[in-house]
Amino acid sequence: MVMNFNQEVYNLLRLIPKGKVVTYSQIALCLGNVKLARAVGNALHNNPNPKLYPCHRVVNRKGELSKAFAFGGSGAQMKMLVDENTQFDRFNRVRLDICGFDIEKFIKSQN
DNA sequence: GCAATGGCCCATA
DNA sequence: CTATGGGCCATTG
Repeated sequence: MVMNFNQEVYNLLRLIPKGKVVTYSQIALCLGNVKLARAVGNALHNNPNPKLYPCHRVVNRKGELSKAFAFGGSGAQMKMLVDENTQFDRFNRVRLDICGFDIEKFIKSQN
């Protein structure tokens, strides 16, 4: 069965450990190149199952949360991350140096 | 097939 | 720091 792009994105989301986050560009790189970042955002927008796929663990390259988080407003994403002990800096940006998950490296180590 | 959409990224000013 | 313009890509209507 050939998986479409969105499904590839969702599969990657399940690899992100609780308390960690990845960026759109990281996912994009895993699927080909950084230019896919926008398509990744679109995939998350169409996330059919937020319970199974932790779309809240995806932030932009600066660690900022999405403005129009689709499920419960922007506050919801922040709450979920806080509940997972995700670390933030004083500007409400995720501490990528602490909570960033090198998913590309992880995948390689799994091979 | 075309046009619009999007939770992006990058360089530049 | 903000603002803008350009680019790229998959999905959707």
